[in-house]
Amino acid sequence: MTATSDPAERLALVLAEGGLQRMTARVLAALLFTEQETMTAGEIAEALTISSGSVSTALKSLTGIGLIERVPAPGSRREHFRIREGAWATLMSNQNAVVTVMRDAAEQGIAATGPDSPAGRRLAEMRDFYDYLWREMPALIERWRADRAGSR
Amino acid sequence: MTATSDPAERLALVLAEGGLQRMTARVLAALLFTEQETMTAGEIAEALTISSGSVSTALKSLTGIGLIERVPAPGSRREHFRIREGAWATLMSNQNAVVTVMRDAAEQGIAATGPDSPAGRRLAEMRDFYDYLWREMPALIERWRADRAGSR
DNA sequence: TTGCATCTTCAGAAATCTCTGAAGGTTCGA
DNA sequence: TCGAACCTTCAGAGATTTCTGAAGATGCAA
Repeated sequence: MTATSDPAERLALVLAEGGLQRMTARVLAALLFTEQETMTAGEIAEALTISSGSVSTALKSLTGIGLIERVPAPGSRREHFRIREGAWATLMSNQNAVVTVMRDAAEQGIAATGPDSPAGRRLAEMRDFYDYLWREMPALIERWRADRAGSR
Repeated sequence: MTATSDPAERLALVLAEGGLQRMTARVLAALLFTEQETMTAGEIAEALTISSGSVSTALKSLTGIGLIERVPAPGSRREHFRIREGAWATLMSNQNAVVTVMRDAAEQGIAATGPDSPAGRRLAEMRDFYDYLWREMPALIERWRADRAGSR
């Protein structure tokens, strides 16, 4: 286990634990910690010493999730990328997809076992909890967005 | 990709995506969907057709996280297990550890880059968001616990 | 204390995932 | 239209993770 002292690499490690591919996490961290406004794929590959293929895959993935965006770069043939405004809220919202899946899984389980069996009761507790989150989480994030927009 | 129609297996898949080991997820799902009040390690191994070693590891892990508990079993030599009350809230709370780490990572990044650089500004947005979650999430879960306790 | 049923640990086999590198595509300027 | 710079895709090597099975530990009954 390489003990990384570089803050960017350390963050990448955490993001990787959280489910991102390792290289994808490193690319995101690089974009977060760079002193430039944007980076090109080539710059990222060089900075991290990884193959252009890996960078390409990572950028595709991050763009898909909505964490970064392609920036039109006048006068250059290269694609420029940067982290999007509100990326972290987006990341959180995506993770909330899990909440939906959990709730639905519980619901289907209840449908399959009936509500009055031991399994049904356990599943109902699960369903109620995720249903609660499903109702409350969007509001929580919305409040963040509103607060931030207001105070800027 | 095996298309599982069994609700338990499908849930296990989701839990696995969420970071649990595959066998650990399957064991949790088995305990959730069983019609018995509790299950022994042997029963789980048989139900899932996996080695006793895997079951043992999974149970150890789930117990450690606080999702299941060992139930004293009078008149039996075997250990009995069941899902704990409030397991889902516990799972959620654990995942919030990530929030702390993210906030701290951002904080350290700012300390390293200074707050007035492009990187510093990006990191500040990140820090503010996770700090917000760090303040709000525990309250959200606490409210759930209170509501549930009240309505029962 | 002995024997039995059960659980735990762990080394290594097997499955899985990840990254690279090279070939091919795309876009832009001239 | 051509060439150069850059990006994307993908097969396969290599690294990593995961599961099993067997040996050993544990706890209970008699």
